[in-house]
Amino acid sequence: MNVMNDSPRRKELTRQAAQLFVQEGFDRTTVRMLAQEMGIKSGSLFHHFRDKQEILTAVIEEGTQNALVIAKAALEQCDNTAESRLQAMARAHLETLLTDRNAHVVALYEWRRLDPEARDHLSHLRDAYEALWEAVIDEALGAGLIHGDRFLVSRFVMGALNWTVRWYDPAGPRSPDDLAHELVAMITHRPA
Amino acid sequence: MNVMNDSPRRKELTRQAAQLFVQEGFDRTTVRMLAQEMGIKSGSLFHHFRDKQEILTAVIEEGTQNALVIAKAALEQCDNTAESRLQAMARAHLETLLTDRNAHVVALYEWRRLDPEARDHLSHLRDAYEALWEAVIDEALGAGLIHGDRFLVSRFVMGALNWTVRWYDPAGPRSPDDLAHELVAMITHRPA
DNA sequence: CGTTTACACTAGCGCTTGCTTGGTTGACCC
DNA sequence: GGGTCAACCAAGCAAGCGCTAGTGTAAACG
Repeated sequence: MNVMNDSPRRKELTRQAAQLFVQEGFDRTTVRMLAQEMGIKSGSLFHHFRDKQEILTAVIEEGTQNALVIAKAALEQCDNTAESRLQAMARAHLETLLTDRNAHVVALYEWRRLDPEARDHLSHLRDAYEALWEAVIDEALGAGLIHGDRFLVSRFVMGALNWTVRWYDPAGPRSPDDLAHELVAMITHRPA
Repeated sequence: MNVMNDSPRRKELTRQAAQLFVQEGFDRTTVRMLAQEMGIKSGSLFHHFRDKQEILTAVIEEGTQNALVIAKAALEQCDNTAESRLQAMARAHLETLLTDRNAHVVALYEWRRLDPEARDHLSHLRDAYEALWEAVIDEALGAGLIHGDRFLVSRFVMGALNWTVRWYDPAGPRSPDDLAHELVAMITHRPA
């Protein structure tokens, strides 16, 4: 009936779906709601996506891929010191949350709604992103910038950062750069 | 039709509901699934709870209230130094996650499914719990144990701790006490 | 020109959902 | 031993769900 390409039309529909998934949650978002948001009828939706699950997969894939690209770019541009790289990763993470918020909230909250195949496929992407973090944290440990268990420290840092979607207000006085500074200062124990 | 008491029967049913909510998510858990898990028929369920929403409220209320009690007890029992109190709170938080895991996972993941009235009621409970944390972090800041912005530090710490439900394996080699030590060491920059 | 392709539509099927209704059971009470 | 009451059940309703089938249409292609 349809194709699974990545046309610009499909990208736009995916973006709109992400918005609804954040507002309502995946399960409560009906195909009729999605269709209305997209300005088409519910039946037409299945020309672009095989089923509702595939929309969720598309949203999360898009968001994770962007995060990976942005993080890699940030690492390439920054100074080659452990502290700069740590800071660059933290800032990139927060900026991603700012510009691509919907997709990331969906990835965090609705991961469990993915069917096993999609989860398997996407977990490779996520692992690649987390591998970047672990490398940077390894450098920071090696440079004596931070101390402790490699596994635990990276989990704690990821937790602190991911939790920001719950409370961070982009319209507030704090910039992603501020937050990144403060976080790095906290774990390296140097003045912000 | 029924009452909204807190009978032991209702407590037990609430505990079983929490289990299912964790496995399937709130929206995907049907009243028929809940009833089967409880060993009754779906209609009988509405003798104990007004509607499905009220079950969710009961689960989250129970879990948050327990966390509050445990945290208060931990603070009363520990030494009166800033570091001990910080450690005690972290350990209490993780132990709660261990013993009462289901209810807390539900509180973290399904908070948005609450209707506005229930959310309003429960947010007071949660605020009371977070106030404990902020007080302890204030002490640590005052004692020079940690540095930085009061608001940001407490959010970062809460994030790191709450994120543990995603990866922490109670059957693994690390105890809640280990994790609490490691976290406090990370932010106070002292050897674990 | 006729054919194909992309995208949208209308209509509705088969099923599940949360919840209601009206009635039964058995333990306890004066 | 009649009355009370919490606890449960069988049956089913109205609404909503994901998804399909078949069709229309306008642009692109050979």
